[in-house]
Amino acid sequence: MVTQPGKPAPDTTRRSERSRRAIYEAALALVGEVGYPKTTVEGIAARAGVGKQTIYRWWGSKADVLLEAFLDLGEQAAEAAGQVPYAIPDTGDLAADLKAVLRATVDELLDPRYDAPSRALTAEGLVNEQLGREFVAKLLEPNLRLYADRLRSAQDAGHVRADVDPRIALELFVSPLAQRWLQRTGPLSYEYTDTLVDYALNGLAPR
Amino acid sequence: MVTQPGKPAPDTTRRSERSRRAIYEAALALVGEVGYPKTTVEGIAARAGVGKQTIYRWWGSKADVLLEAFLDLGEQAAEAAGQVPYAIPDTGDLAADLKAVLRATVDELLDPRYDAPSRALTAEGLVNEQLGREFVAKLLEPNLRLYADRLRSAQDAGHVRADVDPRIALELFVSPLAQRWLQRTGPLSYEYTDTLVDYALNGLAPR
Amino acid sequence: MVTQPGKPAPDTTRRSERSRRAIYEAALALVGEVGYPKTTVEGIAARAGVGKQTIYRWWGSKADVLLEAFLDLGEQAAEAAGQVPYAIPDTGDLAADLKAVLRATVDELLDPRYDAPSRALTAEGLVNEQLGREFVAKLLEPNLRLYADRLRSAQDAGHVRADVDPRIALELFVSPLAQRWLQRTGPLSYEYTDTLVDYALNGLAPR
Amino acid sequence: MVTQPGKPAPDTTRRSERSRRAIYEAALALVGEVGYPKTTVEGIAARAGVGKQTIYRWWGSKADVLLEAFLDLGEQAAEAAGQVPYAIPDTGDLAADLKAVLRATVDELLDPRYDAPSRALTAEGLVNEQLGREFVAKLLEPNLRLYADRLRSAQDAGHVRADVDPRIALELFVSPLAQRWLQRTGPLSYEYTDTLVDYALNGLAPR
DNA sequence: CCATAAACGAGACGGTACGTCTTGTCTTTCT
DNA sequence: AGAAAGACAAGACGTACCGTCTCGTTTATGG
Repeated sequence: MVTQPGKPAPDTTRRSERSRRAIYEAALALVGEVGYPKTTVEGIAARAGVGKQTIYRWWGSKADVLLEAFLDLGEQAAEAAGQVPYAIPDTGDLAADLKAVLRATVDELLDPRYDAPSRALTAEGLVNEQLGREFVAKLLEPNLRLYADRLRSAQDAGHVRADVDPRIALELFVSPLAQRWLQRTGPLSYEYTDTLVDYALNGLAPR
Repeated sequence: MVTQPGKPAPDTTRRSERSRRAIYEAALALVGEVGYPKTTVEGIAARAGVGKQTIYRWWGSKADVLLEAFLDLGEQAAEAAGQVPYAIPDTGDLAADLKAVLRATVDELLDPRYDAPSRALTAEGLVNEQLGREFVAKLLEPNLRLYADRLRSAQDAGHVRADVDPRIALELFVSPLAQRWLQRTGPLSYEYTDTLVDYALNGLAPR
Repeated sequence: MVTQPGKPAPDTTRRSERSRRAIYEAALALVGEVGYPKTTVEGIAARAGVGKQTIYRWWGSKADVLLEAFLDLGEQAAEAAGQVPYAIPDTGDLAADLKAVLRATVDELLDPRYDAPSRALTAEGLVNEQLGREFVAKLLEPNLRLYADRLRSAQDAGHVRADVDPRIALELFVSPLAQRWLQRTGPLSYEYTDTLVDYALNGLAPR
Repeated sequence: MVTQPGKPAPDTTRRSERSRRAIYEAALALVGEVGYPKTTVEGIAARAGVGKQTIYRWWGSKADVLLEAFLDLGEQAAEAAGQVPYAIPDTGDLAADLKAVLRATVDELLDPRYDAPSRALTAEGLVNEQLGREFVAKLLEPNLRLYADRLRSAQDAGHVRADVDPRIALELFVSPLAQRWLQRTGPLSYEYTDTLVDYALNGLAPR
């Protein structure tokens, strides 16, 4: 985050926590109710009982607001579950561990509470490079790292070929799921993600 | 496309071909020059030397215009290359064939002429279900079918396990490339796509 | 009125008469009801059932709108009274004629229908030179000319000294009335205006 | 001035003299530089190096501030000239005395240091009755009283008809000058004010 | 001589209005 | 009847100020 030259940089210590929370809730609620394109800064301000300037003072656009709101939602959910330092379980059975995590991901993607905002943020990020990079860095990347870590651990145990790049390998099951979800190219199911893991680990060619 | 009840349905036979072409070109040019969000119906009309009503008469939104413009662009490119009934080459070497096609895809994705509009349409489609389905059906689906066909042919030749579902299998290399491109999660290169094909065909687990 | 360079100059022939009338009425009503400072462009638009842009397309500010609305009001009143080419009556008795006109003026100044907008326009004109000059040229000046004409006619009849400048002379009774009205420095009454005429014609010094 | 019930009434003895002076200067400077409408409370506070609340604590509006600032300016000028208990000179020649005073008034009205703020206050007073009355009572009225006094003295000396009301008589030359200045209906000059005095004293009718 | 309470600077806040921009509809005129 | 042109009602944009409300920080007695 870089300080802009023209703006006098508001005083963070005097910021209204109450307003911030209200804005987060309003933004998430509106995106869920009327969709991202019909969600307006004006609407968020009105619903949060806040002046528009309070939004523009702290964020640059409705996309920025939604990104922070969604990050906050994730943090709160994680805190509630007491799993802040998170990692993919390592039972020694790579396939089982991955299937379990992907099944949980399917559940999340089907939850409208997460679907609407993250779909909106992904869409915005495709077209707005700055926001896209922030979205990837703050939301996507930390998640992908978990998969890479698990794969490296599997390599150490000899369950994955040593010459495989974990950062590419993880895409074999993560990206298909993401694309199906985002572009609705097929149904999301446990069976589907299980299959992805099997194909990815064992390959398509006959053994 | 379904005829709306309230609208008197304009007479297609009297439609101005010249206007349609000008609108396509203006839409693609603007998306490339100023980006999708700053591309407006008004801007397209002005640039095409066309009345706004002419756009609203034939399309429902700027996304619709862009979708048709982009489809038209693809058709024109295909016609120019004389490859209208297209299929993935089948040399008998599945890995080589897939790598070649994916390399060509990388070239296309890096071409700003294609990048800007298809990125914009994808983004719009994530959030606008109706357009998303149309985008998938008219642009994505036909392409994916080519991969499925090639995989089925490989199955017949015994190069791919018979129990593999080609519709899922193709996602192992297509989706990662799509996600890297759309979300900028990593660089696009021939080396990368070659690796994807190798991983997908041979699997991650040691043989 | 000079055409601005940056603005594309809207097409007057396609202008909506209905909107113009509605805007005039809304502007005059609001100034009368809530006062000039609380009259807003947005309020005028809402009351007139008109988009804000329709106001900004044809006028530069709320003062411009009110000036035209008030001019229109005057024209309509004049037309209704069938006195379009107006002049101060000339019965041969200068004092009587002036007193009659000033009494009518008093009535008008006490009519809230005229008081609110003309007071507002005068105030705006004091501080905004461009509007002030327009206000004077279109509203004040034509009226003052009538007094000058009547005084010149009186000079011809020998009822006013020949060396008197009518343009200055008329100020002796017009300006005091205007100032009393605008600045509330004293009550407006027929007696007062009669006195003004007497003093002005006969002078303060003993004869 | 009546104490408002809801407000805790700040302690005048602890008031910052330095801030008050800075506010006066900032207000007058801004009105002169950018005009009254573009002068804002925020701008005054910023220029004076003062918190906004310090202004709202002691004044009710920017008009109030400007009124006091202008009164203070007048007092300071008067003190500097050592003429605090002021009166119009009485040389025995009424016409000469009035002409001298009006010539001095012309000089003042043409001084931008006075023109901008008093024009602004007059304008505000036209539309804001409360401020208008204060403006008249504190600035205009004391001045008019001086003319009335001089006229009464002239009546005693037999230079003005005994049946003339001085409060009305003075308007014959004061109001025209005020109106020419405020509404720019004609040029201000010594010749003009001399003429006004002559006309007012001797009348327009032939003797 | 310090305690304390008010005024102070700073500026965030909930609001309102600004003047601009774009949307999608409607109307006029030309072809 | 379609098309170019563009006015229109609607409403969101991002900015500027309003007047109120905290925040520490002077500052100025008065106990």
